[in-house]
Amino acid sequence: MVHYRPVFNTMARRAVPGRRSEILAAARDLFRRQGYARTSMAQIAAHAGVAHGTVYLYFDSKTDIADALIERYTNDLSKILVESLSGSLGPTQIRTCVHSALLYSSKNSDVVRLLDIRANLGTGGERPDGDKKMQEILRAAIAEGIRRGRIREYDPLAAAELTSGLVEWATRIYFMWAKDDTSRLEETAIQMLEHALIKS
Amino acid sequence: MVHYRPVFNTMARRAVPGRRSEILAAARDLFRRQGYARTSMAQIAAHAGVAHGTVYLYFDSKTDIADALIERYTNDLSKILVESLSGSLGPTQIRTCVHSALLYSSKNSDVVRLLDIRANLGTGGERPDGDKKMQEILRAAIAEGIRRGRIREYDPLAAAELTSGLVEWATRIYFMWAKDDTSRLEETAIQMLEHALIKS
Amino acid sequence: MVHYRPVFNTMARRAVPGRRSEILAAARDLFRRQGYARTSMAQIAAHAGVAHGTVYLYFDSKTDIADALIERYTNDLSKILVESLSGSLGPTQIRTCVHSALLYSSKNSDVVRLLDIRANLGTGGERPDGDKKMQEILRAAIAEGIRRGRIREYDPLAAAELTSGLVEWATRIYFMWAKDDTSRLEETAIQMLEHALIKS
Amino acid sequence: MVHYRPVFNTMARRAVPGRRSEILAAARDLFRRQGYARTSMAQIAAHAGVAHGTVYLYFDSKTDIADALIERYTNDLSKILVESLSGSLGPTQIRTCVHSALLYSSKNSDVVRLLDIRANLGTGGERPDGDKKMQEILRAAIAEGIRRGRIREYDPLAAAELTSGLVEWATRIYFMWAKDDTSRLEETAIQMLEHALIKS
DNA sequence: AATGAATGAGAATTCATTCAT
DNA sequence: TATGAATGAATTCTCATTCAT
Repeated sequence: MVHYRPVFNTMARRAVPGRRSEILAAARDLFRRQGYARTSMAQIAAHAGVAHGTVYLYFDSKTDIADALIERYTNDLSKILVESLSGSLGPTQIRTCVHSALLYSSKNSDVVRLLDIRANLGTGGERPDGDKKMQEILRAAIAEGIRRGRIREYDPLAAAELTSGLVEWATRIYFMWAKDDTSRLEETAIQMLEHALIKS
Repeated sequence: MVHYRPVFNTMARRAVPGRRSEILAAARDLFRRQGYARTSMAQIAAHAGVAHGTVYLYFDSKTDIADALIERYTNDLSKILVESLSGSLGPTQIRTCVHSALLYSSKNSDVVRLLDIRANLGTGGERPDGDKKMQEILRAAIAEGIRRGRIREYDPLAAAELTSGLVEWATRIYFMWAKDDTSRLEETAIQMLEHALIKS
Repeated sequence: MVHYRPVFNTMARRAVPGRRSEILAAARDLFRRQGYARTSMAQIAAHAGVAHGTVYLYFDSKTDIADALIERYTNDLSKILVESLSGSLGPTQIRTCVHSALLYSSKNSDVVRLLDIRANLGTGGERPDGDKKMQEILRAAIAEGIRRGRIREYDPLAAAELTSGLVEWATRIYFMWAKDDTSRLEETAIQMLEHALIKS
Repeated sequence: MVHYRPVFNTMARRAVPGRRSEILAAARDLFRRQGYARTSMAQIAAHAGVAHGTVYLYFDSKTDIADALIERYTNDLSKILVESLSGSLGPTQIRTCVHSALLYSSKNSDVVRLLDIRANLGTGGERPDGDKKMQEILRAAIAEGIRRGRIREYDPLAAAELTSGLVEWATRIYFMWAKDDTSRLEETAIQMLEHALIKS
């Protein structure tokens, strides 16, 4: 005896729109909890409620998933920076900028980790597009500030790199080592950056 | 009549004194060129010119090798910091400190990478001893500077974390992304730290 | 218009139903010919005509395979005992019982070996479920026989253990040492048990 | 600076008479506690207080150590049987014999295990010499008993095998499964054997 | 689009044994 | 005799990826 099932039943499941996002979310959750290396594609599939093979319909490989997460992270972060840096770069902007970035980064510290893993996995490690964009926004803001005489006269690119580095580093300290309260670190970061950047 | 015989006559196949270091060097070289994950114990053994099993006479596991490299790196760096921070923390010390650290870090960027990988591998990821030592030295120097009224009044621990973070980040930028010359980044880092830390 | 499609169309590479049994049979054959310790998972896979990894889809480990074989053996044997021991325990039952058990055991002497190996491998060595079941059946039959005054008054559990031991031992003698014909040993075992158990 | 040590110091340790026995004892202790497979030559050497290589001066291989233990065990057991079976085979002799054998076996249950391991390791598994000797003694005693009309008319060899099997099995039950008191099992074994063997 | 059984290269690690000293 | 560093074959098990259905 053979069981039949109407085609439209199967069709009804076609093109689950959020399928890709579901897999991404599942992967991210597992990466955060177990680390990238200790998370298997099988686990990701199970966590997303799909079969092994299905994951490969949406992503080419495991590193591809990591890349997608990184890309989204750096894109979001660059958007936040754009919003925070509207107008010129002054104390208020630094404060808003650091706070927003730290807030977002802290919520995405797991993705930050992936950056390093990615660098160790790939052949050379291309800098993610979103990251480049972010650096460019920051560099432009610093360059503009220097021109207006409000920011100290650094090399804009180097200053942009170091500024974003300081913030990313702060994120790490929270989640990899310290269980301390975050406000003290945030406040210190803000003031250090203010003194480092703003012309007094 | 009493005969004497050298002690080493009764000993077996004398241990090659540098054997451990050789394996460590081989591992490090491969980690740098291929990344930690893509380096197998078999490769390490071959590169060191010994058999697979020999590696396990000197190290318990692959992570044990990474740990040994990390430990040596953080210990060396903390020694450099101690030397650079002799006396009080002023512009000269910051300059020397950043320069030395950046110089050493840049020569050991491969080990810096391992730090992150290590953190992602283990269950919880204990902060390496050498790293803790380094933070403590920096924290003490900053606290002392604050007492003497030469350093801005930050939370000493947070400032120490962020300061070392800035330097480590600078190292990363060089070797993971940028191919730029180092002097510009170094100079920017030094000046940013000066302005951030020194009371004007 | 509604189209129907067979359910198995939506299914993937249908599981070969006998795959698990094939692997089990392959493992058993190799265990018998080479011994458990000298049989590798790679050999089992090759002998079953599957890839290494496939074995692990059906069994968690090598000991798991041994356990599966043991479980099946002890279960079958306990079923045989149940059939042979129907009614009360008299000379006929002993004869049938020993004959059946010896026949089955002699056909499965390779699995009998595994029992001992298993006990030496594990941490403590849990007695297999089927074995416990078997002992219980025998114990109950002996206890019942004692109540009816047909069996000598032994401790039922001890007598059950020793009775089954005698039979298992007989199996071993055949296949591990002797190349003799089986009937003489079987007859001796039957008569010894009769005299040992039945009240005269 | 080179340290010298008098030769006679080294010489004094020469030819430690019990060295072979020490290694054997160490091996046996570890086999009992961890099982044969889980005991390494390195452990045996360490437990005996000698170097790895030294073990190989006294034994050709790991299985050679197992063989030596088995040989000694079966030899001792056959000696015990000889003593117990002096004169004819009657109820007293059976009782003494079972008791002695069970006592000795229970003290050497670890070695009993080795027998099975040995069978699974070797190519075919030659029956140990001591075992053959033991069977021969038992067989002769039974044959003599039959001639004198005191023992039931079994095939002497088969009866010998099964008798010794019953005793060995009893040993196993103690140490592998049951933690019960031993006297009940011993008494049951003695009475079962009496009824099985002695002509009433 | 979806499935999930199958794959098989590759990994880390163990350990009996050898042999230069 | 004794040592113990070195060996390297062998083993178990993992998991990203494929593909027939």
